[in-house]
Amino acid sequence: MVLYAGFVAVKITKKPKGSYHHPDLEQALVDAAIRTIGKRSVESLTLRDIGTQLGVSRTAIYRHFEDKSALLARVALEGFRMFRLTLQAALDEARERGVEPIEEMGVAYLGFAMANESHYKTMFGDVFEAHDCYPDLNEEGGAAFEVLLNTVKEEQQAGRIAATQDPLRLAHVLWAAVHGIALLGMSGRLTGTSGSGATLEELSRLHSQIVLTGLRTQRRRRS
Amino acid sequence: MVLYAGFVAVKITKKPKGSYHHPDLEQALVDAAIRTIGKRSVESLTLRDIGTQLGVSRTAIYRHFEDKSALLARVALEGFRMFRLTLQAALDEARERGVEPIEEMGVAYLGFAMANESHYKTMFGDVFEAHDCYPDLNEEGGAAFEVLLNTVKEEQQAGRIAATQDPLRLAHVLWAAVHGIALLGMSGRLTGTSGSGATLEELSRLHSQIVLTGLRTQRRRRS
DNA sequence: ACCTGAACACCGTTCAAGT
DNA sequence: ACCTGAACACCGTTCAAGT
Repeated sequence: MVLYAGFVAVKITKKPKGSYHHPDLEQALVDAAIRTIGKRSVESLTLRDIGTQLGVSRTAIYRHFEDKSALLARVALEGFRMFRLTLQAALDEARERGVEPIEEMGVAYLGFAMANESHYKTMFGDVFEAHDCYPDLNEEGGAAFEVLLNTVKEEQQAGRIAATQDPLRLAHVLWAAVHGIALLGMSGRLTGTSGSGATLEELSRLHSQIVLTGLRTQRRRRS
Repeated sequence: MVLYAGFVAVKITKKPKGSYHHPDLEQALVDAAIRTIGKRSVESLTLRDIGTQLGVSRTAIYRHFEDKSALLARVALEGFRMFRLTLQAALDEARERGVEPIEEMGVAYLGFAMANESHYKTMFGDVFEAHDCYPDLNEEGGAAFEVLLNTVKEEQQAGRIAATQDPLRLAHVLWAAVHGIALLGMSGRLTGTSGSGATLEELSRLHSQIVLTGLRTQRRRRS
């Protein structure tokens, strides 16, 4: 609805919004930020740089975003959207091929993180921690997480893993493990000279298999 | 040896090194940095600030450290040293009390991380990723990790967990999981409104128990 | 409405100059 | 030897002024 109202507003305006340099400067700013973050890092991204990249003043951004944090929040938002689609695709394919969905989602998670290192760090960085006022960002992040959470619940209901554990806690723990592998992997602490020779994907599969084995063992433990 | 030579040099100097404002400005700079990081964050730490904190010019630091990164590397180094002692103490106590050492080390790991959030982030931040030229930092980090690695090996040799797995891979996976819980926990993604009601310590214990159960199940799996 | 250029208050770092 | 103060090249952000 908001989108439609915006479209009407553009239609009745003589000149399309932002057409002076770009048909949609707002999106161009986000794309340029993502591109720059991908090439370098979040820290090295400057508003001046993306301004000149787009042939625009370095203060033009403030017409579309409140400040730099707001732009980075949008970058993170688009990251979480791609992230959710990636996880969903991995889940669908695992279901189709009849392989372990949780293990495959872990591998897909890791693949996304390693293919978009800086973008991933932006998504999980301290961008929105300072201001906790990006509700749509939390929503998109939650939507991505729910793909995993729902899968855990489905596996429990199908009896393939123990239903004695709280699915939310289980999903949190699985998430944390692959998140940790991704971040330690990015810093080179799991591979190279100090490594075991295993790739990050192999480590992720190893972890999934150990955990799933543990969950299939019905032995009850002290809470 | 280097330390002793430094002491001799001080002794034969009429005026102790750096005594103009501080008996040991170098250590005072590190302490002030750690204190400031603890109160605020790594990003908000400025050389000007710690300079004025110590009643010293903002360029005085360059007499003791090559640049800001070198100071942060020292901060991280001291963090890893404390970290190793914390893990070792947890291990010793677990051995003494006869409880699960890997689970207790995970809890101790998490306790250190959450009690020193910013310092922990400095240790695992991008400080030394840019310059890979802090060999002593990697050494201290490796020493802390080895406490965990050795414990995994000991548990395998004692037959309490499956010896079929590479201990290094196992230790990496255990490390990654608790690292992930710590970082996601710091960003509030595992607790609060979106949380399960479990504390981070409970999540860590849950993970350890699932993994250890999986490792005690001797079933062989495809590599 | 949208964008600009100058200005402001920061930052890390360098360097000639002091004691 | 150790420290300082001015200067340099950055940065995000503000704001009066342009079209």
